[in-house]
Amino acid sequence: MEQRVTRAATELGYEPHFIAQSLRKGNTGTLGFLVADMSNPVFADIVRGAEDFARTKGYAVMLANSEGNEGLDAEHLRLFLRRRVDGIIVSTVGSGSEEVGRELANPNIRYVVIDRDVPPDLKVSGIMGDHATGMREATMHLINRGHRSIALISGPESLRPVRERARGFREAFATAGLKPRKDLIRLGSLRPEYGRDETANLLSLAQPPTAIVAGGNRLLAGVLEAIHTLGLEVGRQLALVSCDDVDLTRLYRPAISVVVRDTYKMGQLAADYLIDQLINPQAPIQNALVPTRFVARASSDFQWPRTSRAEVSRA
Amino acid sequence: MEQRVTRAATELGYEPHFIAQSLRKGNTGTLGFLVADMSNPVFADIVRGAEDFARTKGYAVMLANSEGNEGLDAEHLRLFLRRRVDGIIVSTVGSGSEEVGRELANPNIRYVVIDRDVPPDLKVSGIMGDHATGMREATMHLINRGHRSIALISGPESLRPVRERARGFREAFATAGLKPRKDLIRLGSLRPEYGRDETANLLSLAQPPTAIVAGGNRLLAGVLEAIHTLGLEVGRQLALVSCDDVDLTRLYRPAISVVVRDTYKMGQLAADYLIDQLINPQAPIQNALVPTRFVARASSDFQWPRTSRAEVSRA
DNA sequence: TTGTATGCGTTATCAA
DNA sequence: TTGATAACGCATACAA
Repeated sequence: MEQRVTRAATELGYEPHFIAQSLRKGNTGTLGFLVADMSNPVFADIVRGAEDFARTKGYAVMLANSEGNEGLDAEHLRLFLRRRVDGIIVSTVGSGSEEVGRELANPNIRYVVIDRDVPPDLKVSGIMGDHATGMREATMHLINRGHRSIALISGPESLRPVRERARGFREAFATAGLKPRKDLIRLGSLRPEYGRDETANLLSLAQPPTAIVAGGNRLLAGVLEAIHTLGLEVGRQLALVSCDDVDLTRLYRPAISVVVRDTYKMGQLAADYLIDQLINPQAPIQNALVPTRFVARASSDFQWPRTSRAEVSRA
Repeated sequence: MEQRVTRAATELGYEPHFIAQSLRKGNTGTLGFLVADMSNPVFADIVRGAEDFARTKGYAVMLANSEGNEGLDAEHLRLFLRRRVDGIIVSTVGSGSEEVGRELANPNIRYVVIDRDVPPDLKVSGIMGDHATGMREATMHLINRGHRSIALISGPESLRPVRERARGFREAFATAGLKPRKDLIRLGSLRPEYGRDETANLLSLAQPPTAIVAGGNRLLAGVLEAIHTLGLEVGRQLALVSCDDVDLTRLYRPAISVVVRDTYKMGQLAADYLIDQLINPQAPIQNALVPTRFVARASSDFQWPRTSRAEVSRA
């Protein structure tokens, strides 16, 4: 007798009303993704991974892009709450304002945080990049190639990825029994303009660096801009390393060495952990440390100082 | 007396239940964005524009990424319908399958289509790029610089942007009283691999092109890859023009000439038109033609054939 | 102005 | 197994 109902339903093309279901069941099958900066291909990739995974589990993803404007983060979180998303993936612009921090303590909703510090008492899962390892490899590589004056340009140390990168950088020097030149470490901002200005500044020092590490993929654009303006050639007068592999790093000539990580997978993991929590609320929170790896390319893979002029010919 | 209620509401921190409102009002305040390929920075920008605008109007944006897989388009549309989004911004992978075409005729929901053909009888707004104009300028520029053997690599002509680009390309030749070499026009796919293979093929012709136009920003990666493999130098042995300005085109050396358009604005317009229709259902549909413009850079901005060797020095 | 009842489409509960 | 009923939270229509 229930068969008759089911058959009639399919024949009439009945589809349950998703909103009515949501109201009754108390969940919306929707995740919010608070993204710091969509125009950054790295974030676009993370979003892609999260959306792909969420969709396979029947969840949809709503987006709110803070466009690098830290003040918008908290506002967007509230917006998601109003819309009753089941959980939120958080990739804040800054290190997380007080307001955002308070919200993460909200027990009514589950959060997964990407590459940001979370007070350990909060029941919040995290997807963290192991930036230190890749950066240590990169710095080792530069030291092994003969560099001693290596510059590091990155964002404020309050940001976890920056702090980890700086740690890897310093550890590599320590391992080699060397000390990095403190005047070459510039930790101020991840914006391209900062990369440009600090590069110009560094290269006009009396003792300029022989290698530059851009600790952030957006910074690279500024670093390259400054190098071009000064008429220098990467891979010849200067070694260069960046973070995260994008078209630019692969196709620039000389190709640019990078510390890579699987960003798509980070997005997948974020959605995975979040949905786990939603399906089973008393499941323990999870923390992933996503590996990074250094990929040497022509922008840095040569001995310093350049020995013969012949070797330089193809620049 | 209503003041007492309002005051109590604010004091108790009352917030209306969005889902209950949706059920009652019959709309969700949500737009679906069917995006062909999120890893393409151009689409990421369009999404960003749409989301930004939608948010200012109180709408949220749900994402479904087809990842270049045409079959997923229709499936994702159905998914949006199930979730009762109020309207959908459609940027399909291919020229639009039959299934998608049928769905666009669905009068229960409003659509805005980005850069795809729409049967004129459908009540569907469109945001179209004026690719022909920019491509005409680009081709003129190459002809004026002395090129006669100009290759065009792009996707299938069933795609509106491709067809428009090919039209602009041919019109430039016609205007100059010339004929393009048909064997240099390769309209097959927008994927990087196609760009790579066709570039390799073109450059091994007995009469290779002296300039290549990449009609699609993803193609450029493949084109550059092939050029590098062959050991050629852009801006020296070969002129190069691409479509859509990205980090790579700006920062590659020599900088790469491009046909640009305001992608962020296209996203904004899409959301704008869509929300217009939602607010006022009998408003007429709108069509935007977003201008494109050619930006000459060092990859193509030189006289052909190269006259003196001196001029070449800075490559 | 103020109050009260009904329905949006589900789903869960309880009774038959 | 089957059927009837209430409730999710809001908004609207109508009565007082």
